[in-house]
Amino acid sequence: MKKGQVEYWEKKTRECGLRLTRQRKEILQTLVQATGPLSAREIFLKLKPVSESFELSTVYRSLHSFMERGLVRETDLGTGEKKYELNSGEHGHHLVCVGCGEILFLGCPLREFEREVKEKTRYEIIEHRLNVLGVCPSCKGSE
Amino acid sequence: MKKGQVEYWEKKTRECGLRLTRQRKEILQTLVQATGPLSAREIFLKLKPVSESFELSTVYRSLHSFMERGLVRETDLGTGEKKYELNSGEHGHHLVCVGCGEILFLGCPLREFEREVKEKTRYEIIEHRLNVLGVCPSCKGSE
DNA sequence: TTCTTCTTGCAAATGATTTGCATTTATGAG
DNA sequence: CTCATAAATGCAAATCATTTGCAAGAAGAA
Repeated sequence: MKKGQVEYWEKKTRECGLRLTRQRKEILQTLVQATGPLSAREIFLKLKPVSESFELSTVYRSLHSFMERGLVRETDLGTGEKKYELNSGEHGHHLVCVGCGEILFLGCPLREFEREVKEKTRYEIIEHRLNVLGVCPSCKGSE
Repeated sequence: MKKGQVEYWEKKTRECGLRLTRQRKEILQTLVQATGPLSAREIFLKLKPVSESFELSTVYRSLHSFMERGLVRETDLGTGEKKYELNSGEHGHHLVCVGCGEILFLGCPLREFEREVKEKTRYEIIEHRLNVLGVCPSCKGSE
């Protein structure tokens, strides 16, 4: 079973000791289909039409449960809302178009830098957060 | 006149066409003395005792005016509140201790990376934001 | 000093996220 | 399969950072 399939994440959810509710299935489905990180509200808006009484707070709560277990990652791209994505395990960063909001995944260029920082500052490095802002070719064209 | 002196920033403020009010003087003073970026609330709490009727909204408004003119920089260190610092002109990043909140200034290791990203994605790169989280030696000791 | 315009104080609004609580539901034991 | 029970949800209200409207106050040019 692969990471591109909902079943994979549903199984993970169970394995983590989380209950697999209808709402959580739909949230996972939405995240699997997404082409980039989504905000809680974005997920909510996709699911609201599906099931009448669907609450934004449920989305937040589910996402937090997922994050606690490491199934989901949160990133703050400075767009006002935090964004969430399935945790592929692959560490990397995001390139965000300030025009249309398109998000590309970037690798990480900071291994060596982290080592240097650790050495110089004597800090124990926990993590780093990097986002790059730019204008995508199509937004550049239509200015 | 140097960047470590309030007078430098007061002059800048006037040159930008901003009025130099008592409140703005005190905000600049606070930022000059600070050893790292401060949140609006932190600035407010330092100034409240000085002048009775001092408003948090004034701090926010002043900071935004300063930012528009490039005198102040905003960074989101993921601590819940945005942090503000005088814009020294020197580009770099922050290393934040998750224990005590100490903030160290780091240089920037991303010139080359930006060039690569630009080339690969054809995005016009506007800026990047990098924060590193860690535990400082003293917090490490007292765990 | 006077006038105009920018700023402030104050209060209320906003927007994202969180929380309390009663109700519902997933899941494991029997 | 049925039941008990802890976990999750719906709903409403609270919270927290930040923003805004508006009348009153103060900077700075003339």
